[in-house]
Amino acid sequence: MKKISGSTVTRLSQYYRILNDLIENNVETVSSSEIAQINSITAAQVRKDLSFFGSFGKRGLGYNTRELRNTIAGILGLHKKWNVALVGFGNIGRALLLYDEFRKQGFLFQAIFEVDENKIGRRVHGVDIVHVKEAPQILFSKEIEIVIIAVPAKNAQGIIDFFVGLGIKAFLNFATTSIHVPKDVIVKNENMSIELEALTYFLTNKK
Amino acid sequence: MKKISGSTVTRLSQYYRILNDLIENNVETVSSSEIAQINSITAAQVRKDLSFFGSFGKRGLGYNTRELRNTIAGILGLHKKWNVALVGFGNIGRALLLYDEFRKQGFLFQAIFEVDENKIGRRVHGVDIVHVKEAPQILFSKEIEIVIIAVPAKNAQGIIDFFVGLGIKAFLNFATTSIHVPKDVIVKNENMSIELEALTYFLTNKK
DNA sequence: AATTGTGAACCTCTTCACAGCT
DNA sequence: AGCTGTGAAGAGGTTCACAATT
Repeated sequence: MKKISGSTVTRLSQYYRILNDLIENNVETVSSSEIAQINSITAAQVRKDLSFFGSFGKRGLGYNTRELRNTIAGILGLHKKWNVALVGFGNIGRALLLYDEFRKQGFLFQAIFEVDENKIGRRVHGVDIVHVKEAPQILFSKEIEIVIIAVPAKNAQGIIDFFVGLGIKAFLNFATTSIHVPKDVIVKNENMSIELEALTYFLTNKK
Repeated sequence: MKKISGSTVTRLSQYYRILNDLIENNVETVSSSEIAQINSITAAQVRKDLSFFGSFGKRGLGYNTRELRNTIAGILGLHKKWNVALVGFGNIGRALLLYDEFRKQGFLFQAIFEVDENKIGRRVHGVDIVHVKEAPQILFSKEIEIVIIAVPAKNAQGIIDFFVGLGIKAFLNFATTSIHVPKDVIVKNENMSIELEALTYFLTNKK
């Protein structure tokens, strides 16, 4: 398959959400320019993004919302449930566990890993908090493919190395630090203070 | 000033963190290639990013860590404290209030806005939860310039419109929905499920 | 000898514009 | 007539490569 840019993948997620909204409102057909307008991008961008994967529209008519939604779900891998583990049950970890959007999109928290003995053994929202050293067995038995990192920055690289060693290929990282992984592993950084700093840059330099 | 890309601003934030680490470890000088290596980018990228703002290095020697850190702080506007308001005190809002990184970078939560009468009137970590309708006075008296949106997706556009009407120009938005604002307003989206979907795309389509 | 700062080359992503379908 | 799908053009971002400087 041709190399698809990260921006295209991000936009597919956005189209997917827009299509879900339209379907909920019983809209059956949508044009690239309507999707574009909702997203504040160009219609050509929408069509180009979709064209990497096939031809899903009807000329003169547009796209069937339900068909296109299902097609995008297939591309993004959202037609199945994904088993996820959380590492670190602090402020951020707790919020992520309770975050509705994840559940709604079919992400299932199957384990919470910690090292704090005060937290280990508790069961929160149906998920057991266990020691990180149990990861080898649990990742396997629960078929976990995605690990969310919500530990202090100084521990993040070590934790990720450990899980890479156990065969995990995909991480969502909330620690604000540079992470190095092998080429076949993907880390998506969720970097909240860096985004805030983009705002302070804007406020400081505007006009 | 020449137009600076968002990626450059993001990288400046990363350089800023790296420089802080180096300073903490008493490193006094650093080269573009050392910064680059930590960041997994090229040395030319580091130099080009900095060159948009001036010449801060010494040929043959590199950059003085403390000077460069302070220069970048100035560019990003991190030489001052920023007053921030949080809208929505649910899971995500609570986690953000407690998030250490924000405090460390000089972001001060000055108000929490809610509409839930059960939450209004409480004081959490030194910050009062008040009704959104009090925003006009509080934004002014507390000199708030940045608003963090942690409300349900369906309310996000309305809330943002309200705060734009009150003169706020910068938002960090945790609601997963398309937001439209005037050209002189910036919204940074912190979109956690979209990042997770980039992982499922990767896992689904790799190899 | 080492490393910066930068024009030019290169590459990638976005937009244009229109032929081709429905 | 209307809208898609896409090659080509355009814009923007990254890397190269080397003169300039310490």
